[in-house]
Amino acid sequence: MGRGKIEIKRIENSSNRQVTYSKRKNGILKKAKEITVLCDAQVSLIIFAPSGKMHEYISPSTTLINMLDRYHKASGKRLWDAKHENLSNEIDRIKKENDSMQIELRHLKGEDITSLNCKELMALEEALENGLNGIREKQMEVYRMYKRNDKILEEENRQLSYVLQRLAVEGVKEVDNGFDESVRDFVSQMPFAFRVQPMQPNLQERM
Amino acid sequence: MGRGKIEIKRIENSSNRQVTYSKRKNGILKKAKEITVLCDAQVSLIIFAPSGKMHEYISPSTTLINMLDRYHKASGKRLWDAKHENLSNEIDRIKKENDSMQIELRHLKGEDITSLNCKELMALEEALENGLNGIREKQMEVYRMYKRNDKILEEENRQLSYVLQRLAVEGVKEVDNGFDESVRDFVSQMPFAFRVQPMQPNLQERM
DNA sequence: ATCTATTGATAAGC
DNA sequence: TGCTTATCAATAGAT
Repeated sequence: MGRGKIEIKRIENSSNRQVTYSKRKNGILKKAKEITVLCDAQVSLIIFAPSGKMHEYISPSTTLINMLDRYHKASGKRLWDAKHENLSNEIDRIKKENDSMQIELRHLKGEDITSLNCKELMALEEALENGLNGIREKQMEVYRMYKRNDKILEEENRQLSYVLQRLAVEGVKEVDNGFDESVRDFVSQMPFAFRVQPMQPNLQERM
Repeated sequence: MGRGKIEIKRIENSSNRQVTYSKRKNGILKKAKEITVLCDAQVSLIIFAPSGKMHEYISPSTTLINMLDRYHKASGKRLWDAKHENLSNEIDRIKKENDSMQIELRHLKGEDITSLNCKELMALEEALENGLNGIREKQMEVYRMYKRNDKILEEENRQLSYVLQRLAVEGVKEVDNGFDESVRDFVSQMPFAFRVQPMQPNLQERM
């Protein structure tokens, strides 16, 4: 396609070769862009001139890495070293694990169970009941702990109130025994309810 | 370059697109070979059709690996490392997903719940109850289906038995009406229980 | 780079 | 897919 036909063999004249390279390089890049757009294709094109200068075209819908990845899968050629292969394998493995867990989770939440048979449903039910039992036991434990704690705190409060109440009544005369004024101030500012309770020192025995 | 000029935009007609892809793909591959020979260039060309089918050309004087090596020297882009990093990141991401699902699964099974607070426990309990409800509903559905089926089958059986029993009693005289001997044979071999039931034709109304 | 005669690529049709 | 052909596009060689 030019003023004369040319044979497809190395162009010996160096400057002609350069010129032809430049023209054809542009042509091929243009073709790559065109097929990308016209046909939804994905192209990766890398050209090195003998001079070492590089030109490239990668379809905008992808990346070179992506292309090479797909190349790897499509051709089976090992572009990546063993390490990469290992990583890929691990990804596959984990993804599978992931998928099966996802399914299990959905089943436990009562989703996607249409396909399950009777036996599987019963196994699921049992697993859920076990889980529920575990949870409720734990909740009971927490509840009992709070209750126990409550009792202890309540009792401590009563004892403190009792002591402070006595201090409020008698302590004024015993300031020298080591209680300073701040104690009296504190007692005098205590909520009324605390002060008027008829304290019974061994109350906890009845709870 | 053809019977008519075309715009460089996606060819909407799918089969035209396919044909054009095939032709232009050949064209590009040819150009790549030509520039390789004419100008001593080195070309790596990878094309993916939308169908996923791959075509490639690598100048015979080099390899894809070599090209990619030169590519990251020339472009400064670190393909290997980027690839490696991408894989590692993906592994990390998936592993995290994995871990959290694992934890969720264990929680649903009532394991490792010591660290949960009250609110979390209640949420878990609710999730489990929902799951259990879903499962039980499904089981009830299966159960009802079996039951319904049972009734129908049972009723059919009774009606069959009734008809056959009548045949056994009266049919012998009516062989000419179209019932052949095999019917009588069948009736005479029927389990005793079937034959002696006091049939009530409209039994299903009571079930 | 630019120009253009010429070859090459390919769109449309089968 | 493969072939044909009218047309458009690329480009060899010259400037």
